[in-house]
Amino acid sequence: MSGRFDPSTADRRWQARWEEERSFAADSASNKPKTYVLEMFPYPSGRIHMGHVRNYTMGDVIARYRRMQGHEVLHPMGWDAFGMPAENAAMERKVHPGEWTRANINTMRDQLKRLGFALDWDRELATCDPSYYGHEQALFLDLFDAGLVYRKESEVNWDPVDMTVLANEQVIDGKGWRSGAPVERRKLAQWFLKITDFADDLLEALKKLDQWPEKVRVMQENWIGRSQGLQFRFELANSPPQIDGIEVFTTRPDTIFGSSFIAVAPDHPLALAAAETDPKAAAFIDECRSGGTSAAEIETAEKKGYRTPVEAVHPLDPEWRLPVYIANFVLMEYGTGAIFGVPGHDQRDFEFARQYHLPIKRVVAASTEVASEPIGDEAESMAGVAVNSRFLDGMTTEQATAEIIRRAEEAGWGHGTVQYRLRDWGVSRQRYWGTPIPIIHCPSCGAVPVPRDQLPVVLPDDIEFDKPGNPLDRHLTWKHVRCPSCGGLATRETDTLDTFVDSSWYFIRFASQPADKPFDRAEAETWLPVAQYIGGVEHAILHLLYARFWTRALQRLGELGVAEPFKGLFTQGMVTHETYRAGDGSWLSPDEVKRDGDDWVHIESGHPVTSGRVEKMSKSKRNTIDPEPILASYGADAVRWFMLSDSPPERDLEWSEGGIEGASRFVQRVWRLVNGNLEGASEDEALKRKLHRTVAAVGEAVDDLQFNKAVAQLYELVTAIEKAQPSATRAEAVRALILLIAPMAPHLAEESWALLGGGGLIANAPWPSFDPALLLDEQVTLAVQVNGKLRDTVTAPRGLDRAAAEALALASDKVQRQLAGASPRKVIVVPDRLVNIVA
RNA sequence: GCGGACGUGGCGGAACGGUAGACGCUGGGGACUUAAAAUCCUCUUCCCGUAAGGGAGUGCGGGUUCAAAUCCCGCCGUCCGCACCA
Repeated sequence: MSGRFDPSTADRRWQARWEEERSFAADSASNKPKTYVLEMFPYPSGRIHMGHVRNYTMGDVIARYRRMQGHEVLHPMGWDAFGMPAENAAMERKVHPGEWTRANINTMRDQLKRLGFALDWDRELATCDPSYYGHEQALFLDLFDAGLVYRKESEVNWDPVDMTVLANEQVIDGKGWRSGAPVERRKLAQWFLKITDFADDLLEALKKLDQWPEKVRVMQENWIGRSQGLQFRFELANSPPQIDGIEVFTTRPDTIFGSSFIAVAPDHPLALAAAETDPKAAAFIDECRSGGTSAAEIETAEKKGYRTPVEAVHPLDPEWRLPVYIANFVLMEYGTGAIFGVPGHDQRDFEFARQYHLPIKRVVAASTEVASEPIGDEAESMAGVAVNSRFLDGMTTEQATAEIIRRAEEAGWGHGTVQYRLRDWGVSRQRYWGTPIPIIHCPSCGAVPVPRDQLPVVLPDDIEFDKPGNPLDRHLTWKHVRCPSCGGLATRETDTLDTFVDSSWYFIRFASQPADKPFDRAEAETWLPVAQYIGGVEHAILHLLYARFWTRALQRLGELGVAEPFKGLFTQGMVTHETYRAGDGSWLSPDEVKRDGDDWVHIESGHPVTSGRVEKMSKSKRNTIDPEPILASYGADAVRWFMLSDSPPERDLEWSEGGIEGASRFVQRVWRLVNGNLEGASEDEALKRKLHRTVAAVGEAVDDLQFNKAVAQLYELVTAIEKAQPSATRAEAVRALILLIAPMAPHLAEESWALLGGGGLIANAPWPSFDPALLLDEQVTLAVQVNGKLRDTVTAPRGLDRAAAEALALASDKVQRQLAGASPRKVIVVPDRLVNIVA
């Protein structure tokens, strides 16, 4: 066999072989060290895109590399198959969401197989399958029984276009994350999961996730948003009868004597009570609610308040009365929905106090000497020592904080506490295409769990999408059932679970999938935690936090002995492409334009085209490249190689024609080596060292997920082999090269391996080893510097002593010219590296 | 506003405090060919110089060091996340 490597036949041939031999089926009972490599499973939107290709190629390299290192590797794939696009398709094209989804899965599975990923297809799962979501319902009921699920009438974010409730996380700038429509507030009874029960655990454990990107840890930390402080109570004077006090939370109890007003949120019970008798208060509250919540609006929004007739009594001085305002900048959702204002030391309070001419008092200073210094143009929020604060004077911020909390607890008007930004997770969705919540509502028994032997609660297939809203709500025979508890007439919960629930445990089901329960604990624990999880940074908060919560909840229930699901996390960069616009501003796709010198023109019309910035591939900007035709013309290995080349994996990768061409060229170069002269009995010492260095470097790079560096190393090795004369070493180097590229370009590697008579599949071959003694050359190049500037390089035997190195350096003509007869004042020798002569 | 990441040739990017620009892409020159494709060789940070050689250079300004892209201080800029969180 010779000529060009032909991926169009080779790819399929090896893919069929792997499938036949079930090469990548993971054996849970294996004695080998176990490694679980997982990429975030895709939503079956229709076709694979370049982002998937990059993501799954990285995971595949790790999976294949670990296999070659003798690990039993679990590398599964499945489908995050519930969600709104399926319903949208159902409405637009009159197909059943399930039918649409399954067709997409078939297409995408086929595409993934053609990329040659080493996946265990035996464990494939789709979350829309009752054999998956039925177990999810069982787990939901486990959480329910453990008191981690509750139902609450609550104000929700209602998306008027998608006709569904959104989690806070799904509201971006006051708009629905998917529809982009402005979100409305509605009151609905919703199911919640008690993620806040785990807030501290989730926060604390972040510190130990040392194989996670710092960025993601910080994002989760901020999302959980832990604040420690004092919650305390103001008694009121002149208050509405139904309100008998205001609870406030502060992280700065030490500033309690700097307080000059109290402010409550427009939704606060006191504000609502005031509005009942005071039309002006009611009008003010309405005005606050109409205000936008976009970033720009918040930034420019003035601090506004409405002064109620109510007065608050300072807890440390019964004579001291503070005015009570309703204020637009106080949030009902955080803390107690009320604050005490300390204008001197909080910027928002400062702005508010200026607006309404309230006292701005200094109660914290750098030292007691500057206690009378007035506050300038800005609040001073930093710590210092307490001043003008009676018994606190002279204490540090820390001491004063502790002292106030102590007094409050002693006197009973407050207590030290912790507040979180994190809210409980609302999981109810008014959607058809999701996991039915296994609850039956009975007028006499209330919310009753569906008995376990009646699971799964299967979605009915005969539904209609001709009206907006949830079809389950209109499906009478599905909805109306008997109460499992009393046998009376009852109705099913027609809400389905947030799809983030589906993805909160799929990695456990991958590890173990018995038919009669969600997972087998012992089997799951042989694989978990996931050694390396790879996906987009867009899931840094929601998915990863929910999955962490779910795992911890199962641990608390005693169902799984794993606290953290993902030991290593890697967030890969996006695949980007230049954008193109026609004269009328419309976006053009890359295959509608061509280069004309330095400019771009529209192929069809010849009109000039402006090329815009390089951006994430997206349908709206039309700058996508479909992997399929690329795969057809270049083969899987070239595509995979390109995905790993050039850009560091955490950064964006710009798609380029040149890049894929280069990758394809590399595949052919390797093929030519394999088909070239591999005769020879002699040894090639230099090539041997190069080979061992490369084996070491590639392994190290892959261990660190620095695929671009591994690729560069392999290019160097290929060049070195090409230039070497035929020898036994050269033949050995070609054989090792094939092993080294096997995780990245597996089809080429198998084809080459077979040609070289490697025996068996290269997928099962051991990773090459290296001799550490061969990593260093006998001869080294010493840099010779004069005053830190490079002037010459000299070749020297490795391990040359200082005196000899110095002598060698000083013998250099160039050095002598620089010294111009002067004698060096000092000579620095770094063995085997450099000599620096200080003149 | 808070937090994070980053800033190196025409481009993507390499570089335990120790030869800046590995490797790839692009471009120039050449070989092979009737020709092209493919392939191979060679050059490609900038400036001066035919060359030998010299000078400058990792966003900007300082500092530490024999030696700084790398460490420290102060700026500037870009990207990302969160955001009236008490």
